[in-house]
Amino acid sequence: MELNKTYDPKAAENHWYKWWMENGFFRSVPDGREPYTVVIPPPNVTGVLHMGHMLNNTIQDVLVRRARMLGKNACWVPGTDHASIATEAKVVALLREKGIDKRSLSREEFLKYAWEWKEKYGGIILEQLKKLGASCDWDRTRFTMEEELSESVVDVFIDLYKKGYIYRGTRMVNWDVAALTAVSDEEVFMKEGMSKLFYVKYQIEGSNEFLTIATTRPETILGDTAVCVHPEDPRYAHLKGKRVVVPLVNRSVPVIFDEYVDKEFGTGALKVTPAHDKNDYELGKKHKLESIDVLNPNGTMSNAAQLYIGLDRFACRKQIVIDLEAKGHLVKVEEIKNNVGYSERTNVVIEPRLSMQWYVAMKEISKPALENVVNGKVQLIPDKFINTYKYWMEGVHDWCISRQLWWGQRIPAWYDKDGNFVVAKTAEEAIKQFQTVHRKSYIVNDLKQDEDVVDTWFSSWLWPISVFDPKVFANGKEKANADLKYYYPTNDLVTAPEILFFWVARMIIAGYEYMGDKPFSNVYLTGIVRDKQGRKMSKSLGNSPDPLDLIEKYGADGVRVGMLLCSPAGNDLPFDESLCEQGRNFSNKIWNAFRLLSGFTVDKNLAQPDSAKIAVEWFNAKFNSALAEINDHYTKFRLSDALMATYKLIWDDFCSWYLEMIKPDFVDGKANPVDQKTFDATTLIFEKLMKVLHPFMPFITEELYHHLAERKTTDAIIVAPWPEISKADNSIVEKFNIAIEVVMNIRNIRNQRNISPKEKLELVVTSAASEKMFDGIIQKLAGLSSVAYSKEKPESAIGFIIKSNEYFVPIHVDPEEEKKRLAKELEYNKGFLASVQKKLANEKFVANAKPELIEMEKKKQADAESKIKAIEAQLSNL
RNA sequence: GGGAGCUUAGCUCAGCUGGUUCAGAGCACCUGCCUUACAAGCAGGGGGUCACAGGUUCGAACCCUGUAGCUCCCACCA
Repeated sequence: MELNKTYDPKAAENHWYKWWMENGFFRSVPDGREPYTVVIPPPNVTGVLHMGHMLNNTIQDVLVRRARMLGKNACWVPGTDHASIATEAKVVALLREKGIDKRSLSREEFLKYAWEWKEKYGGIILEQLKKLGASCDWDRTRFTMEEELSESVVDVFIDLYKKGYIYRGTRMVNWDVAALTAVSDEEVFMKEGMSKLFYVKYQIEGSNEFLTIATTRPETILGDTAVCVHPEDPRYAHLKGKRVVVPLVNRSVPVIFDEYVDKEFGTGALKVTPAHDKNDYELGKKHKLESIDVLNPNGTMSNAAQLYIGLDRFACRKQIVIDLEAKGHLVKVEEIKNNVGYSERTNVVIEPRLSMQWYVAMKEISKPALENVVNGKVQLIPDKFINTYKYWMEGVHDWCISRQLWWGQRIPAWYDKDGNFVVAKTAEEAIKQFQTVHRKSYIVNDLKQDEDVVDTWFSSWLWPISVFDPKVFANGKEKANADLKYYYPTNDLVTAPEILFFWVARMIIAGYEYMGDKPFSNVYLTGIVRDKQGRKMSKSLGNSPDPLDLIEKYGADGVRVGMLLCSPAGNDLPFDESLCEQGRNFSNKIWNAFRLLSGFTVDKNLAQPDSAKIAVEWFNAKFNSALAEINDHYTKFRLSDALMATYKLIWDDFCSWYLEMIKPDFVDGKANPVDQKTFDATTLIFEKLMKVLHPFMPFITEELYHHLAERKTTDAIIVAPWPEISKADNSIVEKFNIAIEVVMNIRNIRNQRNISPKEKLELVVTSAASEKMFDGIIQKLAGLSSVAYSKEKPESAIGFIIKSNEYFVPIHVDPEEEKKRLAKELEYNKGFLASVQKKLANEKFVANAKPELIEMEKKKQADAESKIKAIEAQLSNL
């Protein structure tokens, strides 16, 4: 078999992914085994894979693959989210490109276009996940707007309405003037920026006096219905009972007094526009003010404004300032720093707007979700997020769930001609309800369904339940199907901290409400992928590499390793392509280790040399301790540490040490054969290493697993059992360290003396070494021609003493240098000894410390003493 | 404005119950090697006042207080 020097990942990726699928390794059905379940955070159906998905799904795949190898029934449910606002915006934009205006279409026509778009592009992101190696059970793929899931949304709406959690109310909402819909508080992001603060004077009615207010939004002056000052502000005490005239529209409005006003800000006088500001709205309610809505839903000035009708709010702002100035109302303009809310979806400035919306009352329903995170039943990883979570849940506000869109689940509320409404699944059902309540007959045409759809998160909060059994919300949890019973609660959820409240908290709420149980046990919160300069990767900055390009360049395995190398849970990930390079290099290293192994010729008659026997023993012990460490990292979700431990086990311990030890010598340009025992042991080790590596690098490990032996189709590394920690004698590792130290010392001498690795040296050992068994290995690794034993140190040799053994290499090294080195070492050891002695002499320490600790300290003391003696002896020899 | 967290090597981060297995890892860097698995490699090396100042302790990267800087979350004074 001819193998290239460099590993080419492409062939393996294409072949094995298909092979895994064909053989059903990703599929999962309930059985007697322990389930391990993960539901994917459904990506936006119209989205394309970005680095965030990449990180997220790599982590999930690592967890799922390891669980599968641990013998669990691993089930990873994929799917997509209909993402109402984002998708609708995309479809609207697309239609506009075609010259079609959304407003010219009926709801049905629009939805037809939207579904077309979904069918055409909706699958892309899932196809991209396959390139990454994601081992999802694709037969279970779900979409939040598919029929069954939409029905479950409606069921839940009706149920919550019946329970009194859902209500309809007029509130100040965040209005997106581009999408023409309300958005939730969580969908508004605040941007700090410089704004102009305009000082405008209002004439006091019946006087020539003026009252100056300050505002950043002068266009809302047209909707002013009061001016408010602080009751204890001496400057305005005389205005009690007075009225002022709103400029331009010349409306007379009262001066009101409220402690809400900050005397220090601006002039201490606040204009009140109840229709366009949350706080003003509250003021308006309190003081029973009129509310004048001067804006149309699309952000242009409304008829109620009287002036500038139809003009965009920002254009109006410019114009009104000019006009105010012309009329002498503008006092001055200041630049101030303030925060302005923007829509996360459409990036336009959010307009507070009074409107009738549907809400979920959150206070009661969210109680178990708070409690069970605080008590640790649902664990957040890292747990630093608990505080934020707690804070948010304690102050949770009602959730505005209606959206003025078409793409989504339509609200199951029905109105009659008088504006009465009922909540019902179908029109027929609605009619029945109306007839019972109003005691008259209705026909379908009398009723109109609510035009709005529900917030996307109102469907995705059901995700961990609905992907298994969408009917359970109607049937009740007692009648849950087999899948749901088996897979719920799921185990781990991997997602970004940004959607902790949007989604995670709400899933926990829904979980307790409908299943009486948590939706998942652990929430692994990933960091944000940033570029080298620490900027968030985003499309608009253009600083995000295309993950598929990276896979093309470094292989899926390489990119996976690159992503995981630097991403402890919850930490931002400063992404750098060179990390993928490191991942690719690692693939290549493994590939070449395999090439070495595959090139061995085996001689069955050959006895196993002692050095190889020891090497195998040593590596197995090393493997055991490394595996224990790796397992521990996994249970604590420290994936980058688990990867690093695996990486070092393979690269350092296996390749750099073990393989060098057992590698056959060359004689006359031909490699010596290896004995069967060593070959078999090495093959077995290689196989174990591939297993431990598989969750991180699925493709190359599967590829090599099949190179190592002929396998049946059922024998795949993806389902191979995770290695066990065997009981082995670990004392060899410690003894071996002596040999390693000797080798390093000799290498050092070579380096210092500029002796080529090719030049063979002689080693003379001057004591009856109990670790004689390492001689063969030392000889090999340090490039020695022989190891001899002698009672006397040869004249020409400088030596080093390690533990009880003395090894001398007959090389001349400057004795002065050596003296210095030894002196330093001596000093260090003496310092160490002193500190140990001091500790043991300390009464408090002896009194308080555990007996084991004192034993340990005593052992340290003895070790240090003998080491000092040895160094002193060596020094006197020089 | 309120809250949480962070500050350890050039970079990204580990560091558990306070104790010379604690000052670490990976990458980057420097030196020498195209040696027969691998230059996508091998061997070796340098590099830190653990943010700063106090305190507690026999002993502090670790505990306490203060200061500075950074990050995130919540609120939104127009």
